Amino acid sequence: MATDRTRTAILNAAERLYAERGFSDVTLRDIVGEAGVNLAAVNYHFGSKDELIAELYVTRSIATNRIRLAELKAAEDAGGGRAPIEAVVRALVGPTLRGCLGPATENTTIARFMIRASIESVPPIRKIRNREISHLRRFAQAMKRSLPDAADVDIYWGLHFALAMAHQTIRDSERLNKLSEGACDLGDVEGVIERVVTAAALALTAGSPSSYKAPARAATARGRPTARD
Amino acid sequence: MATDRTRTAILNAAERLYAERGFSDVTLRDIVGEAGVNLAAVNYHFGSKDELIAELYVTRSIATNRIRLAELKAAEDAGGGRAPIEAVVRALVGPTLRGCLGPATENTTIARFMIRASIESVPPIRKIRNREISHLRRFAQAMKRSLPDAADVDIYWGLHFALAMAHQTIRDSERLNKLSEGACDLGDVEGVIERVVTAAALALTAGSPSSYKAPARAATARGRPTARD
DNA sequence: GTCTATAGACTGATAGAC
DNA sequence: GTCTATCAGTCTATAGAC
Repeated sequence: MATDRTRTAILNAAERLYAERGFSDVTLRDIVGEAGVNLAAVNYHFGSKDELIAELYVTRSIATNRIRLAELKAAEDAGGGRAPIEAVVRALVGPTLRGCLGPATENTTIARFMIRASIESVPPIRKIRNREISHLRRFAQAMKRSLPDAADVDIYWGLHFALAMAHQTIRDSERLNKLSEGACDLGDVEGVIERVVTAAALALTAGSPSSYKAPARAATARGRPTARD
Repeated sequence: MATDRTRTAILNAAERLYAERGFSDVTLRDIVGEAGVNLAAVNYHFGSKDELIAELYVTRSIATNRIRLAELKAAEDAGGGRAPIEAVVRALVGPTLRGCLGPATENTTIARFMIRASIESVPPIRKIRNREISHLRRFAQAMKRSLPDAADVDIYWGLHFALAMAHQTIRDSERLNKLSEGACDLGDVEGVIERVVTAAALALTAGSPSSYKAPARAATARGRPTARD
């Protein structure tokens, strides 16, 4: 239908521009200019700029989470309900990294938009983002199944660090590229994923300061970080 | 002087508001309202909004880098020109984390502003940020001295991951807190620093791509074959 | 140096013809 | 559903009185 064509044209243009330049720097006029539709069409179809952003975020968030959980389930089923920690981390960061660092398909736009959304706290997204917590909690539980002896707090920190490395790699790939003068190959997506997975898995298995000998010359005393459960 | 009081009042108010809400969401009217000065004073003292941001960024950037390099030098001097990798990472991420996660002094504002600046690419900061590369390169070189056998590419990735974990911890401490239901104590600044340092040091020493195809488990080998490939 | 007042340009949103 | 035209509000920046 012609009605849907305008709607999806707006969504596509908005997602691409938002991914590139951020929410506050992209006006509705930029979007309708890119989509080749009329300015009033945005408010007719979505009501407001914020509702347009929210619709984009919800759609993409659900899709990404579905892929993550499918990968997680496949890994756990293959291991009889208990996947290697590397596989759990891979299911968490793989879909996002794969979407963002790959060839410039539409996928790169999607993941970049999601990163942008996680940074710029637009009101409509703030509310939705709380739902993301329960999604991440499922990965925390899977990690606990993978590492039954790990303390909860170490699991949470490991999950946090895994996402941190993945997101920063997407967000600031340019700096890494300049710093390494091209030595860090960001085009090798699977290689990047394995680097993040390896680093996060190391942090999860051996990275708790409680199970790590304190640095010889630690100037400040650490508090006791681990309270089992 | 009265002339300096207006100027610094603007700088303080601007830094605090920018740190809290980002550049594009804070107007000059917000700033002068907070500072208790007149709107025209901003343009009189700084010329434009962008130049105000740039002045803030340059000042804080220089100060942070100075602290980082002082810590690095102290660590390398103590080790005869070669510091443990943990000390190098600690000099890199410690000052920023310490400034951001500590008690709500003026320091938290400073570091939060810098994180904000590294995210939102305002034109004046984009140019200055390239200078940051050469600063980071000094840390890459120090890491190479600490780990002479490591490949350059692994050094760059490790440095990148260290900054990623530190920045994300500052930026998204709220999510980590909610996810862990308060188990992850972000008030224990030195504890957080050690977690980041430990995880980054592990990635730097054991996270090389040699473990890409055949993941070499660290001390905590759990005799479980990888379910992947 | 500090103020008032305002210019000039943009924004998101809407009313009403078709 | 799509368009034109326009509103009311916001912004940065500046001119000119004091």
